[in-house]
Amino acid sequence: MPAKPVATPSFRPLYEQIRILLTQSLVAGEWKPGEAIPSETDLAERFRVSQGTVRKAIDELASEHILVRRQGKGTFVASHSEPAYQYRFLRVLPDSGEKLTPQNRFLEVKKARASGEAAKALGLKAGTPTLIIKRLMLFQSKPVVLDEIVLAASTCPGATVARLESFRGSMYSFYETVYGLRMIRAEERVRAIEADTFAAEQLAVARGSPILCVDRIAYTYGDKPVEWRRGLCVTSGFSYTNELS
Amino acid sequence: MPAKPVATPSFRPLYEQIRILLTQSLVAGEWKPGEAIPSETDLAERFRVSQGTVRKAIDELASEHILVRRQGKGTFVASHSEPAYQYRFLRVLPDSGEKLTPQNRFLEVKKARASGEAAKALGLKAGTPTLIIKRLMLFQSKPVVLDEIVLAASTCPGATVARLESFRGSMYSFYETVYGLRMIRAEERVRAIEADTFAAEQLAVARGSPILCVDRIAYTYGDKPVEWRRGLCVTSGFSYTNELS
DNA sequence: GAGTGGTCTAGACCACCCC
DNA sequence: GGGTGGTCTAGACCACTCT
Repeated sequence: MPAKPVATPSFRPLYEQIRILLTQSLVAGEWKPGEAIPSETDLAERFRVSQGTVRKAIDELASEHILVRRQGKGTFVASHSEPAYQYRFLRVLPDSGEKLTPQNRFLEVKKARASGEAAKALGLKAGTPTLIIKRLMLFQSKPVVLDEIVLAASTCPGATVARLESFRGSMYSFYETVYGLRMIRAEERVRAIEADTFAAEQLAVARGSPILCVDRIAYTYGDKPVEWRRGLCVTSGFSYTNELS
Repeated sequence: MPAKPVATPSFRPLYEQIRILLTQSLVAGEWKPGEAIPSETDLAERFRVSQGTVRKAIDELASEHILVRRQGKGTFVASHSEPAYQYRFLRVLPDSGEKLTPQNRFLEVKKARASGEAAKALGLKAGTPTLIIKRLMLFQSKPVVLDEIVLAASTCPGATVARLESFRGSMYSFYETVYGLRMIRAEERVRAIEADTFAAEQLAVARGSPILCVDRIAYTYGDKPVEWRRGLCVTSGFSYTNELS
């Protein structure tokens, strides 16, 4: 049965509409990270369109790493908890090219009132309760990145050093597993600065040494900013890597 | 007429084969940057496959920014010379968010024998003749990036300061226009370093100031490395920006 | 073998661009 | 109006995974 594009005010292709419906189901938690979504034929039937149209919608979501296709098995909700995607947003890597997985050491978790850059980036009113997490990331016991992570306190209630420390995996895996909050994309700005006393101490470099300052805003569904972080990063033996295309 | 996938030893989808054929035509210069390639129906006829299969092959090349689709007009070979793509690989941008186009000031163009990092990155034997270009990139007359660019001398014969200076546009636009050499993608590694005397002078900062060191390898068709460059970059008012997804 | 995603086709029609 | 890319369908068959 040929489904006509219904009520298209300024023309939205059908597959776009399907993509939006799928996204809504994801936001609503109908399918959770790691789970399979219904088969293409099932979805085609549900939305009363052809399988090819569902396919195109899924193609788009897969290209954004929101869904993952696995031939012969099904289509799954992407997850930061899967080993291959664990540190998908981490751009700081050893120059050697080795695939090392970093260790995390949490220094501090505290509450504070929103202010400054973080609040602005997250669209929070000044004074909103926030959570600030300070963390050291190590590769083979060498400290490489000193992170300050800021979120609205309401986003992640009950986070403590102990809980974070006992969790194995990335922050995004943590948010996902504990709060059902999935990060879709992020923006970064990198600058060169001098290490201050605290950073120098933590990163085991001389005070005043040149280090990278990596500011990041991470977004969940609907381009909603959720996490701001500033990473201070040593670049001897490590560098910030990027693919341009 | 249904075309069967011919002689597929370890199964290559038809559209992959078409993609390879299209790429070969691009490498051979059958269609030049900025030009239109034949219509989908023409190509379908030429390769004796359906239009949908050609379409999928073109989709892939378009997603890699090798081709550009324009509805109602045709499909075109992407070009670094087009305004929108002029500085596609430039990640250093003003914090203000303004869309400024940089000016180039060429300091030196010299010949040298391949050695060190550049030679290794480009896969050149030590001693191969190379060209080294030193350039300052300015935004609104403020010096921001000091580049050292290395290529095999055979790649770009006859390049001089005068010729580069008189050319309006990016290096990649230059290679493309003058030598028919199109850059497809690049890899970058960013580190924080202290400005040496020369860099400090050129970038108008104090000697020893923290600056970014951005190493890049740029590739043409077939992942062939063609250009190595090191950009030393001031990050006051500017930063290296990146999208993660 | 049953179920899933992946490929390919053929044909219809739509949106956009330019003459 | 004629050409181009863009959408959508319906159906056939292939490749992969698991049972």
